[in-house]
Amino acid sequence: METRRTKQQESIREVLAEAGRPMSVQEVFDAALTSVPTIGLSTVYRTIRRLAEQGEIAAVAVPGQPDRYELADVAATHHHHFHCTECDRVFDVRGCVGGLDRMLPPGFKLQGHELTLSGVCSGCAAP
Amino acid sequence: METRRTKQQESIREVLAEAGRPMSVQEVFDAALTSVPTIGLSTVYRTIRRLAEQGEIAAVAVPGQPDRYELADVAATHHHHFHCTECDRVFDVRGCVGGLDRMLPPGFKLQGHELTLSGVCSGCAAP
DNA sequence: CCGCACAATGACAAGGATTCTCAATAACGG
DNA sequence: CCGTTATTGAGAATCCTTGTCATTGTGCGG
Repeated sequence: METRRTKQQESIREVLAEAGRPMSVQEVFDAALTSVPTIGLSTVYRTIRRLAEQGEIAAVAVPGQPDRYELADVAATHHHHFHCTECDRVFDVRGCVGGLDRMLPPGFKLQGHELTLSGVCSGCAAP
Repeated sequence: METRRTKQQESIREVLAEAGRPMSVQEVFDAALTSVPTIGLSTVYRTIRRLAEQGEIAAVAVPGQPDRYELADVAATHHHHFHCTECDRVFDVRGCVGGLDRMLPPGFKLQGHELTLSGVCSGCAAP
């Protein structure tokens, strides 16, 4: 026995899968409550941490705010993020930039990159 | 009277200016202690927050870690960051990428962007 | 289908980071 | 040099996250 399947964990993955955007632990917790009303915040933290360690989900950082998380298969489909400074939500944006290696000083090894655009989302821009 | 100049605040700016890379509050605090041994952690938090609000310094986020800060004039000279996964330090890298607007869905307004490369720095790569 | 071993949960305590509170200090115009 | 009051430093308070532990429930073996 190594890993047991529970409704809580399923719920958390479902939430992340359906959201389609990086969510904070609190957001996941709130959403998970609707399908598993007894779920505890600890469980959400625990599960998200484990998923992150196992590489199933990826963390997205925004200054001054707790990290957000999104499914790794989404993360694997290379993309980046847009942080709306109005509603504070984070969106995924497709596409990528190249030639990043050229920016590095000699001796540095590039393993990955994270690009976060910021501005106002369509919802907030056109009320 | 609106703003008074104190050794504490000077010290904090000095630290940030001399570091040349984004520093955490704790790092700034430790460094400031050498020039102002009586400085309090509260003061560092307060000052950094104020500087950030005034736009004099910019916050840099790294997943799972407290924010780092760097002088805005450095930030203004457009550049990005490199996070070493070995020593956890963050470095500035010059250069930038263009054509970011093309990545946005219609209706989104781009105001800024933050690119964080990750990998191993020259120090950690060649021991 | 039943029962057991133990992974997983949930409630709460504990820890770390950041902000708040407030009396004491010190900058600076008069 | 004085008084006003912005700023400080120490500690309490708060928020976010992780740890603890008795209880629950999954999944295998019988």
